[in-house]
Amino acid sequence: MVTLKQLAEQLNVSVSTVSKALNNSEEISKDTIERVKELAKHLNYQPNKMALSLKSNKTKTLGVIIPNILNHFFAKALYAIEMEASKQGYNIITCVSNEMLSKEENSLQLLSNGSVDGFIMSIAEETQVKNKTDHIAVILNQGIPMVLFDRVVDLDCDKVIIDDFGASYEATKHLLSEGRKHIVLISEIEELSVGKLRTNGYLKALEEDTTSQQEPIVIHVGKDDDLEETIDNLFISNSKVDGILSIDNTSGVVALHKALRRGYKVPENLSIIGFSDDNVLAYTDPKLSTISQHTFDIGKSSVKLMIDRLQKKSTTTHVTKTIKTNLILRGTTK
Amino acid sequence: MVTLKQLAEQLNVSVSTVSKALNNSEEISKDTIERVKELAKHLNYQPNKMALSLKSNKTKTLGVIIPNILNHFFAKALYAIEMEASKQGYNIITCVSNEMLSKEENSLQLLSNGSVDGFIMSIAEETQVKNKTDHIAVILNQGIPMVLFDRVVDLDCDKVIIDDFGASYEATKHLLSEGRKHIVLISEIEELSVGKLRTNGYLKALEEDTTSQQEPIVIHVGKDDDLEETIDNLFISNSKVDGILSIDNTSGVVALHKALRRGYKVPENLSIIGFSDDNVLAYTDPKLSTISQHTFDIGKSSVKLMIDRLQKKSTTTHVTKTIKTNLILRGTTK
DNA sequence: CTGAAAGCGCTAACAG
DNA sequence: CTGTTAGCGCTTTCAG
Repeated sequence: MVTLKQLAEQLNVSVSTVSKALNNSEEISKDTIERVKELAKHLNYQPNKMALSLKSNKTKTLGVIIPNILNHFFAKALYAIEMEASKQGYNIITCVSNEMLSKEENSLQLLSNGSVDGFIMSIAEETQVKNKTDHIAVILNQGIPMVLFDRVVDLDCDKVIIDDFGASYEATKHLLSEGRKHIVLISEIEELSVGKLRTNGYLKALEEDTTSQQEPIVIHVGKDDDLEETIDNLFISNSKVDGILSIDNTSGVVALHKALRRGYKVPENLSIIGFSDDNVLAYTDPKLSTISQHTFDIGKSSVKLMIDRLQKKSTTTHVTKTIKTNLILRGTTK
Repeated sequence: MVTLKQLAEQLNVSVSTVSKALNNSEEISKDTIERVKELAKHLNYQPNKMALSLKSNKTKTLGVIIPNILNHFFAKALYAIEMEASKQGYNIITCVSNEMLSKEENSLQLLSNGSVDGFIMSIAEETQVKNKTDHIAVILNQGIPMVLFDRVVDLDCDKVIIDDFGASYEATKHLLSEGRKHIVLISEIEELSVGKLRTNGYLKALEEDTTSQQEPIVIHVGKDDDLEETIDNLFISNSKVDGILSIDNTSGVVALHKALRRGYKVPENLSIIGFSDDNVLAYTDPKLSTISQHTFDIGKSSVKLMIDRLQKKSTTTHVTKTIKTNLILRGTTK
């Protein structure tokens, strides 16, 4: 890398003159500015990032910590974050916690050494199950800003979430409006706060439904359970099921396949609604109806919140932004 | 952040003593080392990353540039890269080129200011179509190491690839061994070097097959084409098709759905082989047979190659590592 | 055993 | 208008 010093030597001026010239300082003569810039361009000079960061105490870099990059939701959120950050002149350092508290703690710890200006994070399942927040509080106490998205924690910081309760409440209402009498909820994420909220939305909708008077049926698929087997068992033990609300990313697809294989007519005799953004799930036939989370907006908003915070545009009080969801009716609902 | 200076002041010793103590220098007395370390731990001292980088001219950070993070292959590769890098004490800065040359140039340019020690990259489609390599050559000329994976370019640097030709050659051979007489190749990636190689493997296998004497049928799905429509048309215009080799990530799934919908018996009357790692495609029924790329190994090897290079373990000559592929027969082949 | 000083590349008072 | 100096946080000679 070519440095200011090298430019200065070649031009027979001082380093500070070169620096000022490149920054269009009023103090420097037009002529000198010209000469300096020309040589800088010619030698492809670029200010050393580390030196700038050390001096300014700003890295223009955000730390992003996500639980699982193979989950399409997080991949898309990461995509949105990268896009918006780069648009605003920020880089992102990505860490994957793999749903583990220890990795999350570690990443936070390692990046809080001046590597990043702030964190954008969605917390690991283990963290949520154990309800540990100390490692996050430590960061906050150091004055490093943090935006939590999707899976949040009860701490005072900026957050971006969706209305999980409302989303599945509405979806369940829709199934009820189709006249479904045996609506089952399938969840692989009952351990997560978002999972509980979504389940509650379903329960509430059924509870409020005075006409069908159906009992809620919640199928909770644990880490060690086989998803396909569990769903098969559902159809066996509960053949009258005529509505399925899947509140995670993937179980809706599996339920659809299993139902079709068992001869259910979808959506004539059975409606299925999945939860997630669309892409991956677009490859079913018929196309899965879903609750869209607008993942792209979630990521984008997280970055905006962070950068506002960094630029002190927003003042002291922390914000929780709720992104609207959408019930998208495609082929698996009437 | 707490600094060496602060520790030094509190302990009434010099900054250099503190620095040496923390680095277990022989020069410092056991006693002092003890005291220093204790306070350091107590105040949660962490060496400032930027200062270290500036001093050492090493960032312990890798720049990763991928074309599209929503493509499962790249998501998984990124996952593997992050995992291996973090294991080796490196962070990664991720940039998404979105298949655009300009974004790729930009990311390379921006990160080559001392932000990263090296690049791991898979080149954008546009870059490959236009066959532009100048921006990459510039980086290489600056002495910044680069590992290209999957989609590579004809430049002298380390590379990690798979045997694309061989993989689809073998897959086609398998279809032939099943006695398939009308094997079609579907490709969404004919613009890419890997796509061409895979197509050639298919062509070669058919050419060598003296018994069935079939004409190759290559369905090239372009950016503006509708995948589902194209596949539907295939079945209409070519109802005798009894074997499909999909050489991209997704078209195999769509082909399977469309075929089932049209009443083909899979795999009795029609075999389908997809290309990619498994995860996403596991959610079909029957399960799609695929050529597994061992994406995880690709990512991991890329990082290893990079770090070897950075640590000068490997000497001057550049390496091309080829990761083995695997034909995984599941439900869509006999 | 400890400290002073220099320097990584840069910016910004302050002097001239 | 240009240069000198100091300092961001750290490591590393070199003196003491």
